This record gives sequence, C-alpha cells and structure tokens, in this order.
Amino acid sequence: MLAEQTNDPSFPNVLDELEWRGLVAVSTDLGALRERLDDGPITFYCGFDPTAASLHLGNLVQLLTLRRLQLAGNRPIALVGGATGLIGDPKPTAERTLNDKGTVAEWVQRIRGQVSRFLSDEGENPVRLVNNLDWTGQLSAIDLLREVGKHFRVNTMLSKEAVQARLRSEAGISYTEFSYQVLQGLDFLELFRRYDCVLETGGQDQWGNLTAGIDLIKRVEGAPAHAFGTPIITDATGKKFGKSEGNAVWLDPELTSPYAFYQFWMNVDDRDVVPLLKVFTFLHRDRIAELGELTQSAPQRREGQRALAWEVTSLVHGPDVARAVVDASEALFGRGDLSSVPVETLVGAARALPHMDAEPGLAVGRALNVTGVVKSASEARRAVAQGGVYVNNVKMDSVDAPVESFLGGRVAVLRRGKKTLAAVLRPSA
RNA sequence: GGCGGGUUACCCAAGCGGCCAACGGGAUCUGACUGUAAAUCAGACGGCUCAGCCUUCGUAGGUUCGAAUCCUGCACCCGCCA
Repeated sequence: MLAEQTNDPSFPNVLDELEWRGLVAVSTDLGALRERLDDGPITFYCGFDPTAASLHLGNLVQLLTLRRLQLAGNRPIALVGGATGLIGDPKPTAERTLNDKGTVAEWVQRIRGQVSRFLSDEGENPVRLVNNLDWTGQLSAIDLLREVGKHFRVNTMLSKEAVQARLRSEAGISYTEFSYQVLQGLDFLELFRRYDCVLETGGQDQWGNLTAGIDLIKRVEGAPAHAFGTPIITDATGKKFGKSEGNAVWLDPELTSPYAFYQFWMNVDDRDVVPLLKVFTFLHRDRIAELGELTQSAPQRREGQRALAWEVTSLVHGPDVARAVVDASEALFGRGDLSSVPVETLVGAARALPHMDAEPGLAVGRALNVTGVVKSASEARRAVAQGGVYVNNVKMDSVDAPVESFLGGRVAVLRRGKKTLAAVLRPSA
C-alpha cells in the first residue's frame, strides 16, 4: 500500500500540493516554510493523543498529511501522547473525564500500531515513533514550573481560542486542561532539541497548542519553527465530517467494520466528493478532476463515491479486505437475488461484516443484538415492527422468527434498513 | 472563605407534589420518494420475559397515601464579593 503512494509530480513543492488539497487552513509564514522545504528535507511531527482505543477519520487527515510530507523526502515523527493523553486537551464544551493510567497506556500501544501502518519505516527518511511520557514522566512539578512555566505568559495562554471557548461556557476550565498547551509546547521544544524538528502539523482546533511550541522554541532557543493546521473537515451541510450515527468512524475494524467503513464513503454527498478525494486519497489532480466531472454529469453512477470508498478503504484496511467489501456490497446490497451469488463470495463478504456463528434456529432479534446491528432487544423489536428487518432479503415480521435459511447451507444475511448488514455463519457447514 | 444560581434522557431544554418514562427542538433510526444522494413527508426514539412490568430526572437520606417537583447532608459546576 505504502509503496504505491506518490505525490502529484505536477506540483513544484509539497506545500503547493497540500494547499491544493485544501489541507492548510492556518499557518505560520508559509513563504518561509516553503523556502525551508526547498533547501532540503526537514524533520516534522504531529501528535496523536490516546483518548480512545482507536484513531478515527479526523486523525486520518493528519496521518495522510504526514505521509505526503514523508513522500516528499521529509522525516516524520509521529508522537503518541502517553503524557498529554493523561491530561486531555480542552474540548470546547466540557471538561474531560480523566482516563486511568493503565487504560491510557494500553491505548498508546494500540495507537502506535495504527500510526505505524500509514508511514514508511524504510528508506532515507523512516518514521520515528515517540511518546511524550518519555520526557515528561520524570519531570517534577517544581522543574516544570521553573524551567517551562516561566516561559509561558498567562495572558497569552488565556487568549487561546480553546481556552476562551471554555471560559465562555458554563463548564469553565480546570487548571489541568488549561495547562495542556504547556505540555504540547514542551513536546515541540523537546523534539526540536533532540531531532531538529522544525514543523508541527495538527488540526486547526489545535492551533493554540501548535503556536505554544513555536513561541517556546523562539523564546528558549531563539530559533524559528513552523506550523500549519489542517481544516476541520465538514460536509456539505456544515456538520463535522466523520461521524456516523453520532459516533466517530474508527480506523479499527473491530469498532467500525470494513463494510460499514466502505458504506460510509459510498454515501457521501455528491458535493463532498471532490474535496474528500483531495484530502483522503493519493489520487492525482487530473484523476480527481475527471471523477468530479463524472459525479456531475452522471451522479447516479456514483463513480466518485465508488473511487473514494475504494481508495480510502484499501488505504485503511488493505486492498484484500477492500476487495471483499466491494464484493460484499455488490452481492448483498439492495434486494437482488442472493441465491445467485456464489457461496464463497458470500462467505467472504460475511467475514467483512459484523458476524457471528450460530446454527439454524436462533431468533432474528437475538442475532441482530449479538452482531451489534441493534443495541437492545427493544431496538430489535422496534426495527421489526417498523418493517426494517430482513434475512436474506426476506422481510421478517417477528423478532422471534428463527434464522433458518442459510444460503449454500452456510450464510444468512441480516439486514436492517437499507444498508446496515450483518451475517450469521454456520460453523459446522 | 462569604453570598447567590445551577445539576433532567445522546445534545439543547421544559417541568416546580399526583394527568411524568417525563413538553419542545436537534441528532439518530425506520418507512415513502430517489441515485445506496440532497430536499421533503410520516412514524419511532429508557429497559424488559412489552395489552403488562421494571429502572431513571447529580448523590445519599427524609417528609408524604404519592416526589423530577418539598426538606437535609454530600459532590460537582457557574457568577459576584474577599
């Protein structure tokens, strides 16, 4: 996967490509950064805090931005925030609940694994994975206050948008979260000292934290450093992108099944296709332009969505899984005749869906519940009552109806509504 | 430390002794329409062994035939003063 990725050679400088892709929403002096990049490879970093067991689409924007910079010959550092994850950056509306240290440590491991899949660890400029707990874990409160705190002015800290939002809100802000920017600033300084890291990237909402590091490096080392923030991706209706059913779309296949992941992209609004292709794929601009035109001239063919879904799914889950998911979508989607689909295809498709093992006779309601299609027995009952539950495309009229017909003796396809699928596999067959 | 205000379901937000599983909006889900789109319309939206039952209105007690609604302690949040 990594081997096939390239930047678009028609851009003279990566930065030009990043701008074209709409990835630069805010930045320090771009001219200065461009010159710096033209002078030769630089070391740059982006941090990922372990606030959940998996990264989500918002983080993917960052990962791909890092990868694009790496492809241009620069040296990436991916920081997993074992320390900052224990604190939590200020969310605009509410104070975070602290996660316990064991949980965070476990999430650090999982996120390290995810991060490393998107960046190459080979060649001239392999990715370096670091954890900020390595330099803050032993730092005493007194040392932090004496050596770091002195360089931070409270007025500046208060003026950060993340802090302001909280001061305006009913929730207020704790000293803990208020201090977050100090830790992130310290990270940048540390990486500057250790590895000559001169660029930090992150989401636009992290801007205050990015500049904290720049100011600190300027003050302590007297050296210039750079940063840019990627936009918070929103969809055509203005909603924050990357949420599905109110939940994040996760990169971990256990949390968001590859099928659901693929469907998420397939369902993108026509108007969002081109911007999303730019941000989330490595397709070059002529190809994206082509897909844009197709989306406009023949929207019902969904070529743009199809390409987008394929690209991102294979990027995240690998081409083999992506292929199985495409097959699943084509075989299982809608109301077609499932019995005409080869059994092997069905079984492969089933594995890309949330699935369970069971012998014939299990109640549909139960099957829906176990596979996670519904969250409770009540929800299952409701879904059936509303006429939205199918087994092998046959509408069910009772939650208690047993799942009996297994296609090819092996698979029963559960469907809720138009596009939520799951499968029951018969282990003995 | 003092005084005042607040804590309701995923989010916002009504309710101020029985008609409350709790008004309304958003989100979400299902159905119709469609292009697996958007917009629109209709229904659903705590849990369960679902014509009934059970558990919710920060938390622990109390008053009452009966509390989300009244009283007390505790926790947390906001504001003003020190």
